[in-house]
Amino acid sequence: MDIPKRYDIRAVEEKWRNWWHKEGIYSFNPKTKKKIFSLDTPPPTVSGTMHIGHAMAYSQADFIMRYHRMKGEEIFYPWGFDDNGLATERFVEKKAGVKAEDMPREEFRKLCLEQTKETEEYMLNQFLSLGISPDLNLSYRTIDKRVQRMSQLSFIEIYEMGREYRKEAPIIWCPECQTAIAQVELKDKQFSSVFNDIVFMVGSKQLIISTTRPELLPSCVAVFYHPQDKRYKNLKGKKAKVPLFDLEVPILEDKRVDMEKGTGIVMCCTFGDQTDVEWYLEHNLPLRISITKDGRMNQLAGKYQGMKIAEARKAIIKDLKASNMLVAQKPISHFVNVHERCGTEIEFLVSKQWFIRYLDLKDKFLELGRKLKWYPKHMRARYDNWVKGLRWDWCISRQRYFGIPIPVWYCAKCDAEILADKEQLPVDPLVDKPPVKQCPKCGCKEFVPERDVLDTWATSSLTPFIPAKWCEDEKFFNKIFPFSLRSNGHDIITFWLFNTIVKSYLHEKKLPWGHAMINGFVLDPHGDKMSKSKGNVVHPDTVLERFGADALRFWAASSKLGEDLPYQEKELVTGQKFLTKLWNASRFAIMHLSDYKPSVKPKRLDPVDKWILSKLQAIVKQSTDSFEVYEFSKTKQLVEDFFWHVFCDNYLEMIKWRLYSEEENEAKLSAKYTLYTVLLTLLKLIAPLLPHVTEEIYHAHFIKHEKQKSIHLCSWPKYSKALVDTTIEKHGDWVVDIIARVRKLKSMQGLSLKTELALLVLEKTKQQKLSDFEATIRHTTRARSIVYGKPKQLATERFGLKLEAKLA
RNA sequence: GGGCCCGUGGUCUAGUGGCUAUGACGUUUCCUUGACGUGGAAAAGGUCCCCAGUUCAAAUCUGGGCGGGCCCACCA
Repeated sequence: MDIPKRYDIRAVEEKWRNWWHKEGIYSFNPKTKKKIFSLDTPPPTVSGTMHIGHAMAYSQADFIMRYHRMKGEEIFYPWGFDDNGLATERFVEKKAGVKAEDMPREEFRKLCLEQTKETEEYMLNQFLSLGISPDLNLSYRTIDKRVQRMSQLSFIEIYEMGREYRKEAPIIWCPECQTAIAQVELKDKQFSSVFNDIVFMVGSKQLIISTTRPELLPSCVAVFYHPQDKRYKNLKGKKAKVPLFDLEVPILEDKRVDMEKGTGIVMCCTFGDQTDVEWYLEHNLPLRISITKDGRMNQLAGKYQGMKIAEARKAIIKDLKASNMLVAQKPISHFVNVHERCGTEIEFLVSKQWFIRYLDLKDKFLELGRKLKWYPKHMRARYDNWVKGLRWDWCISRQRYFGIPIPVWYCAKCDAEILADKEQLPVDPLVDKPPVKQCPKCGCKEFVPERDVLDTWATSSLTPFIPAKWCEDEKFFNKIFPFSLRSNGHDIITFWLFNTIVKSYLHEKKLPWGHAMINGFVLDPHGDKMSKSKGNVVHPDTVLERFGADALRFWAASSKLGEDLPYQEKELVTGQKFLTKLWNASRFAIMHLSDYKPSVKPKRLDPVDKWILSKLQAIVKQSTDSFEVYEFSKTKQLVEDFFWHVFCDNYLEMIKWRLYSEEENEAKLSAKYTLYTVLLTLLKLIAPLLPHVTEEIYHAHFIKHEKQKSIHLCSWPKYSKALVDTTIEKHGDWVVDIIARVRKLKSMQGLSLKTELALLVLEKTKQQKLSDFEATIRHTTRARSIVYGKPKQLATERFGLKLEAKLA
């Protein structure tokens, strides 16, 4: 076959991507008897586009899957999208220019379904353009009817276990998104603010209290000082009068008070922060909520009612000043909890929410964390750290629109919870009827449907259940579950990975996977985090356009698993150069192999061929071992180095004289046999990382002689101890050294490498060991003759070899 | 404040006790060699963050410090 001189990256990559899916190269065979290797990857959130972090993480997981496919295992590699929840709503609102609360619920849900479908098609193409190898027949969306059913079923089962409860409880509330959010959805943001020293009256005495949130004065329920604070000891049991509002609150002790901060005395409001929540619960304080769900002041705030929080703060400060109750203001800069999706400062409210009770299972979760094999190992510490720090049960209800409905109705009279029948799922309580005609508790015939939807994590924590057909096909489920591997970023260990373990434990009493591989972040070239505000975001589409998928994967393979990877364009350039080199070396080989049949084996191998075959074994062994522990970067480095420096720079040069010889003799056959074997082995070793170029080369020649229709279905190279010969390796290395030093000599003199040598003098003592290599040395260095004696020039370097070269 | 990770030529990186510290990119010089000029050959370039200790021997182990990252806690 004619092989084109240039490798057309974009055309070739697209061709194979389509072919692989059309030919079912990635198809899972449910009837398989082979060992199944399965992967649970994060279904990307439908938020518009793939980002560079995705590109790295999904490539890295794909390396592993392709390796296992070549190992001969049956690959179960599903693909999913997470397309419900807040992130999706935000995306749709922005894209369509609407606000969910301004339109009928059904209409908004319909819009979301349409928009996500469209965006998913676009995003799927982006992901596939990385050359990843999922079986698209195993695709799912978290808003699918069958996933809704599964998620609701999970809800009902956990309810039946007695682990779900609905409770009026302080919850973390985002006034912008108007929903309860979880602890994990918070992040820190630095704000400049003001410490206001406000006067509270205790009898006729003034008590100065510092606060950044004077608008919460109407919510003040107590004042605290530290039990060891002598300044305030005398106030114990007394009452303080809150300025502007006609309130008297108790003065209490608590060791959580920081004596150094402000005046060492703090007001407790329901609720300003998490400590307030804890004090409210522990000291049995009254509840005085003055902020509404949309972030405005309510009737408790009196004349400030209706104002937004920021407005109320200003107005109250103004009034405090006017009445001389504000004695000082100090500007400060502090960190505040904000909702990670919108950056809005969160509030604490009390509202009825559904929870999964799991704080009692912390020890069990820690035990499961120890059972899971983590790659890299130290990532478990993050999980442990998180589990140990858990303080709230899992709030799974969200006051949103586009999500999976909570399958519950409430008795209009006694508020009894009526759960949907399992047979009736999926269900939407707003549309569907409850499974009973009257309340089993009070007989009332009216029901109120639950309006809330499930937290998206309550569903995406089921990702190993979804493609494994949990509660749909028991036989299939038992075949697939638990999965072999979960891959995800270190940033989501604490929720996605953790929540999945929670659900898996609750339903199945075991770990959802055997191994977890944890990938790092993509950073900008200086090692800083990428962010829109810094303007240092790199888009994978542009990278793919310019360098192609294999080059991008080459870059993604250069980071050790779990390590952050700076985006360096030069690494993409290096990748492209590697592809070109691979292409050209293969072209050269194929040119010489066109009439060669691998079934014809030479009777005797040339020592140079033995040398490279022996060295290749170490590469095979180490590459295999590295892939087994998810260290694809090691494999990449080994193969890259061997291919370039051992195979191209030296081996090909050393066998040219045999390949070009007119005579079809044993020596030439030995070269061809070895060239075929070594190149095919290297192609296979690098195929998981560079699937396109290796497939193209495989089809250009090797497919004629190999059985498989794709290189990705070929068997992974096996280490052969019989081929290892350390003596030959040592002698071959001498030869390489001799050639290198002759090259250096010529280079230093500014001569072409094809300049002939009149005479090459090698050490007499090495004569016997080098005799088999003599023809190779002579041809490769272009020496007219070799003699053995006592060389005077080019003294000993690395291998204790001495030589002398005389130019012609 | 707690936990974990990291600190190697200009840049990125390999290297968990032992030969002259690996490779890539960049820089300089030379070579149009029959796979490849998107190439080849060669050269220059390193206090292995700092200090102390263990050891015959430390980039590597221990302690302390400095700097960076991520997660958690705090955030009146």
